[in-house]
Amino acid sequence: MINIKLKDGSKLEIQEGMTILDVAKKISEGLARVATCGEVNGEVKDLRYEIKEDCELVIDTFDSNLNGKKAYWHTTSHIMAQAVRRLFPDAKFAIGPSIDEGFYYDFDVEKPFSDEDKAKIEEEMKKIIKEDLPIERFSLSKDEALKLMEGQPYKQELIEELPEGEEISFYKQGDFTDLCAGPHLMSTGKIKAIKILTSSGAYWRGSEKNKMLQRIYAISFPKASQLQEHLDFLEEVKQRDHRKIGKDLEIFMTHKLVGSGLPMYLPNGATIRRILERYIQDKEISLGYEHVYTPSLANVDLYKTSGHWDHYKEDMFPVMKMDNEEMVLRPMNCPHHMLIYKNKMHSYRDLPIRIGELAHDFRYESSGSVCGLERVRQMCQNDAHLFVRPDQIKEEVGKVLNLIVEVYQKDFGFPESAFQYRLSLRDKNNKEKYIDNDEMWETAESQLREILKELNIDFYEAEGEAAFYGPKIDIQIKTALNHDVTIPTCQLDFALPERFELEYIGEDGKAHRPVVIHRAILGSSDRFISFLLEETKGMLPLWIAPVQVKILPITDNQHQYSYDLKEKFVAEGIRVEVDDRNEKTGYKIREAQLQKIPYMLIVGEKEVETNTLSVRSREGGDLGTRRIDEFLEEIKKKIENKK
RNA sequence: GCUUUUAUAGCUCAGUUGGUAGAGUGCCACCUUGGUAAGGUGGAGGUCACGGGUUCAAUUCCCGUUAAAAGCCCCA
Repeated sequence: MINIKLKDGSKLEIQEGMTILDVAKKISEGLARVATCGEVNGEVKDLRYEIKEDCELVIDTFDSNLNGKKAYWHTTSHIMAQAVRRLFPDAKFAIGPSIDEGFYYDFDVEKPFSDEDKAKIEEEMKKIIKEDLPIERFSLSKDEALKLMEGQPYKQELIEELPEGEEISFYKQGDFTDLCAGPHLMSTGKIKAIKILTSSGAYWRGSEKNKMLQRIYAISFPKASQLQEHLDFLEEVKQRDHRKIGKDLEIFMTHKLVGSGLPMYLPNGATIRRILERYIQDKEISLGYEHVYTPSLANVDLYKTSGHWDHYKEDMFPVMKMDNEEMVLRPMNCPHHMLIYKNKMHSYRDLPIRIGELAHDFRYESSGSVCGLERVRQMCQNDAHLFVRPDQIKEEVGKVLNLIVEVYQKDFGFPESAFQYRLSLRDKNNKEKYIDNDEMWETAESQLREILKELNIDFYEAEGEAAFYGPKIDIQIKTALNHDVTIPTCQLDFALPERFELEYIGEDGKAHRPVVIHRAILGSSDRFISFLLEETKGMLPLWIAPVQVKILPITDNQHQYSYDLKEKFVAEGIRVEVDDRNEKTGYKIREAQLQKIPYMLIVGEKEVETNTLSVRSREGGDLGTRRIDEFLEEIKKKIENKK
């Protein structure tokens, strides 16, 4: 049963079995306001859920803020805080919100939590659950609240920042009271299966200038089986980590002698990269792009001219001083492409001009954020700069978005759920991070928004995610490690054309300033491959698989037949290997299967006699006997169709 | 960069309360010539990441460096 007390004091009782959506329909006004305003400003005064053990926990059909999971996890976070209070009486409490999967709580304690500490906390939490303490809500004035939180500097800091005159809510369970906006369950006994997952340091209020607190991540469920399912899921996700797949399938390696964030592509990985890079360049050529090569090393003045130096020099590799020159490894390619544009005079008729390059860039990513192929210190960007007239912005951005859809959805067939479109805006409260030109920002941001809407693309907006020179449309994915990263991006830039004084001659015979669109479709080859590995779990699509076909002779009587076959396939451009080792067929199949090779061709006496093949696929097992030509045509067609 | 943790054979990992190490797998050889996910026997692989310190003695304890993992910060 769900109890909802409205501001006027009346109570609304909801029948068991109703979803939160039903509830929302019933009193949609009130609930909707709670969803956006929290409990204080909305009409709904106090929203608390009671979740029956056998009740469906997921109620995210309506709004994540009204999610039953969140109330459940948030309640568990208070239980964790209470357990920490009991075991570590000197601990100072920061915040303990629910997150997408579970919750965390930040504590200021003498020493980081050890594994034993965490086990003890978990035990204590179970005790608190058993005590089934009722959870009470009450409100105080600011002064009273500050007094109650005596000795809790973080809580007091939070209270100080609340608007004057507002009543401040607390939740109390037994001997523990916490500043909290709710909502919560009715009592601690409603929580069933709990698990502390990890702990680590986290800065107070997310700023490295502040003290580092100790954060404990945990999760809870109404049923032990749900907890087990979740733990199994986490384990499964680990198996999908591109670093593991990359090692297992011999795609890339790293070596400490080379350095952190500097992966080396093994032959399999190099094949994947070559195919991807040729693919995207061919695609670009068909769309009117022109490719260039520019150096990875440049005079530091180039970046002073572009403005990158002021904004990002800490993230660049340090300057190399030569006789009279100061050189840097480039962190991006925009300045080079600006100069290429400037190399000659352009007519308005020439635009758009699309300059592309598979370019190596170097960024001094902090050691803690380097990660496999996902975050590296040298990467290969699938970069391009489109020089357009202001009246061409919409069409060109539209074309870029269409290209993204064609690549990701049509050719690769990634599910739409794999990525999200993000309109990345500047942070209006932190303007010094961005080029100073309010009008430009307003125009550019609304133009991008319009294009997204016109193309009917679902997107969300994120302030503070823009580039310093302009807003972007980023395509965000969630990695196996739950990192939120950008792969394709499309950025509007009114600033660099100004900086480099780019011009074209308009119909009126006068000089005009073009607009630049920065875009990357694969993002970087490196990050794209990490995504591809995780998304496919290593089952690379046939057209990309480093080895597409493996021929497995049963005995050495079939070796010559196998070599002849190989030649035939190679002549057709198929990547093929013969496993002529002295091993049994089952063994060879197992190995090819673990390498996730799309097709295994088993050839024994029977096949040699009839001039055929016995085909096995990594997904479907034995596909039966085929004629050679027939099979060749079949896979050639599949490669052509991609996906 | 910060907090914590970790580093033993090509890979996955045991182990040593301080006396220089082991399994599985892979690799090599031999036997086995086999039909859709692991045939048998034997062998070769390790200054226990690197540099210091403590100690009669360090792979083990301490400090530092490098690299990796989780989270935080950052991400043009």
